[in-house]
Amino acid sequence: MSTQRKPFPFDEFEPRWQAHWETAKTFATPNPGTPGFDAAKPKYFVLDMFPYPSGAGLHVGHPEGYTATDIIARYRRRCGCQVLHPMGWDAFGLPAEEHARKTGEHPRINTENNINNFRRQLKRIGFSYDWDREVNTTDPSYVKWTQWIFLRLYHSYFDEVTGKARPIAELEAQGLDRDAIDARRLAYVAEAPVNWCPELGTVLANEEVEEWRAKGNTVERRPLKQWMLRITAYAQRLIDELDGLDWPEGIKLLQKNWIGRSEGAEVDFRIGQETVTVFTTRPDTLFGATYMVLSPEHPLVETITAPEQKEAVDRYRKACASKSDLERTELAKEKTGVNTGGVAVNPVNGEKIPVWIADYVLMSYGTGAIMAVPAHDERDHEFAKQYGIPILEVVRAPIGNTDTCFTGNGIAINSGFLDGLPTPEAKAHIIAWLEDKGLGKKMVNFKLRDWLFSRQRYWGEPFPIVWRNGRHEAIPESDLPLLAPALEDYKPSGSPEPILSKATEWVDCGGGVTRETNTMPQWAGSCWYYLRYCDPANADAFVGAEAERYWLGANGTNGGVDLYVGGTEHAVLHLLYARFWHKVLHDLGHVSTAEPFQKLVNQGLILGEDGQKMSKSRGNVVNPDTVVDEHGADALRLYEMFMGPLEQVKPWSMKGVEGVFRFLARVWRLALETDQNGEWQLRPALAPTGMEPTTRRIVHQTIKKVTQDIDAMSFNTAIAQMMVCTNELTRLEVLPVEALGLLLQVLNPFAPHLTEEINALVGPAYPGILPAELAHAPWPAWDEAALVEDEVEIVVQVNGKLRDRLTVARTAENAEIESRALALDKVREHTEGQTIRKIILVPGRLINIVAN
RNA sequence: GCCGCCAUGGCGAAACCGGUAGACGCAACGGACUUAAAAUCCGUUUGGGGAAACUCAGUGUGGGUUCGAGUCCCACUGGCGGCACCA
Repeated sequence: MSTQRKPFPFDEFEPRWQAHWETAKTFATPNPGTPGFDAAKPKYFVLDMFPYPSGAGLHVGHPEGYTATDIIARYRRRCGCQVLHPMGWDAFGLPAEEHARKTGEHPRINTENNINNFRRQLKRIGFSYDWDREVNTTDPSYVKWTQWIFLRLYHSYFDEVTGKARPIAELEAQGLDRDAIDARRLAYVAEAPVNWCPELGTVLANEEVEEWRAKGNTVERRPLKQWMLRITAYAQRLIDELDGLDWPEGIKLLQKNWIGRSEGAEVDFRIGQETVTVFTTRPDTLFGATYMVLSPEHPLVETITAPEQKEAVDRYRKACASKSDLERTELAKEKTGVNTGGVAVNPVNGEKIPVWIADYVLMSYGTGAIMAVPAHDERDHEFAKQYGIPILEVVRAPIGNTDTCFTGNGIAINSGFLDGLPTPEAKAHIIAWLEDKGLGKKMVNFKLRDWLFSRQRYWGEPFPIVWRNGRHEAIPESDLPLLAPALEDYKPSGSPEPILSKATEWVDCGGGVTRETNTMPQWAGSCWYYLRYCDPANADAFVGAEAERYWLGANGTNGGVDLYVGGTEHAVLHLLYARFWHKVLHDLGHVSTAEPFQKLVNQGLILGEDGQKMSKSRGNVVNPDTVVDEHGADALRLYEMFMGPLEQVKPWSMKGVEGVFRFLARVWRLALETDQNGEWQLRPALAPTGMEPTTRRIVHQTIKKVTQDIDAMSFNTAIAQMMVCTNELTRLEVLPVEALGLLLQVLNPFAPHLTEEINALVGPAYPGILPAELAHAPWPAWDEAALVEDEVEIVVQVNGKLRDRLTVARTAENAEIESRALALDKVREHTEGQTIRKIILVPGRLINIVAN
């Protein structure tokens, strides 16, 4: 016997309903061609970003998005949709490997423990996932298809003419040699300066560097042979094909900025016998180029350097090479560089200009060389002032400009045949001129770099690749999945050499053939998991064609997942990578649409009670288990949604949980009360009678508001309306079972356990009124006629200020309202001695009398 | 520095397409029930003035459009997020 009686016995009925849903397979979703599938029903695929199962378990931030999608899933099912609502595990990753390294235990063991804990926690919250479709990126049957997709990339190239991926076999048929083919694969090997992190014993992708550096690790540049994915080939499509997607504009913009398209021209400069090509977005300023800068790594630096400058140049290049990226940017407060002594000829006017090297020019962007126009580029301006290089103005700024270095659009001056042209025309004109003379051409560049795809870790997918005579080749698909062998220990080797190279027997395939020892990054598994959910047990394909077409096919939209909910932290990388893979698979005919996610919604971060970001070190992490223990799963779900708009950042409040918990208790007490013995009994106030018009109105208003708010994902206001409705019903002396039933029906997606329990308790006592089980009950429709009120309150304003109110019949004529308003004491008072100029009447809302 | 988002009571927040600012919840205060407390129920709660009816002010700041602005426009300020020598 508990010391304090619970306001309602959630601890008893919540696990019972969860067990029922599991054994009855209430939320299992049939695929086309399997029993129970109904081709007549529309489909709805609602997806959560699957979690990395960390050792810490869930925190209350996880169930925010999950609750939102669960409400949608339960609602859509009841609206007659076939709903795909799955969950799985992004289970490769560093923490499990760190654990393995400390304990010597295979990372799979720790990973599985963590998954079991996550699954237990999620099931306690009553999410309606189809657990038969659970996927795990570390499962051999999943790894198999991740590797299979990698091989599709490996065996493909990007055809510039059609803008699509095509099989490598086509190049072979054209008679291209091996080197030419390898140079075009979507998955290729490159010697690249990589971000080597000694503490982790791995190389990081550019975009991961900051995260790990922030955690106190060091990152240095080292040249290494790496697998790369040619995502840059898709840069334009990754921008263009955002267009039809129902994503937040901010996220689209983030992606576009990340891809960083810029239009300009390439221009050839002669330096002695050599030609150096530069990229510029301002070819119209070509006459203002007073020097040229090459990146220190530029291959022509050696050739063009004058003998007397050689020593200084070499010293500078060496200094740059030893600097990390961080140093190069952080120490960039002051620009540095060295004159090579080389002289370039400006193709437009034959002027001789000095050639410098400076580390503010990056080898990895454009051509690694620029023409410097110090009058109209802030970086060049700063550099020129530093080294006393002439600054020549070639664009006249509009009147009123105060910038010392004007970078906007203006009128060309000091520019020969361009003089007098506005910037856009000058650009077009000079490009045409350059193209005509064969000295340059129009050019588009992207900031996006190819994706560094290999890691030197153990706990990731091994590449399905072997090396023979210094060349890579794919292993047969029949050998997939290729799994890493268990190791004696999981400590990194301390060199960029991958950990898997310690598995000498596994690496050696005999006959001089060795295995690739790099593994894939964690992104690999998360790039396609939404596809696997459609057909998780398929042993013959990563997804069956029919299942893919049904769940992801286009029907009036771009197709793909109907609703994808997750955090903004994945706004760029995960979403960009997944889109890239999806497009490749689409080009090759393996999926039916070009885009994977039709609608995207970002949930806002949940902060700790102190308004700070939740973290172990701050000690402000809230575990959903605690909330479920004390207030139940329904209260947790409801609070997650009641806090505020889904997209918004908002702090947790245990008091707030108590508030919604009290609301749920009120709903419970609509139907039940305790008798002398403290047992729950049906309330005598319940009656199988019809609803009075006022009751009917509030109930139908609630159905309407909740329905529309779920569609708009405005869950907080839906809950507020249900609270209003509950407060109204509480006041009734006789509570019609029908009214209670309708409230339970709309509350059901939010609080599924409580509503099912009350429904099951009340239903049998009043046969024929309530549905047998809410999960299977059709979503109720509201009766618009029940909403109309006979009388409406009209606000009366004088000169826009509220002066009085007027209750009029809904059908009242405008003239009648006007005369009644003008007759009001308050109105007379405020219009006394004035002339009425105008009367504005908004039907059913207000009347504004303008007088002076 | 550039780009994006946000700003409403003591707190989380509502407010359709420009039309009663503050719904709903938290906290606080008052009352009922109780020996008492908890729980529950009822009520008050933007600020100033007033005994009250009422009245003035009020959605980060300053301007504008409009009969009417939290909402639209311009210029600021503050906070959050992203990018950061990308030529």
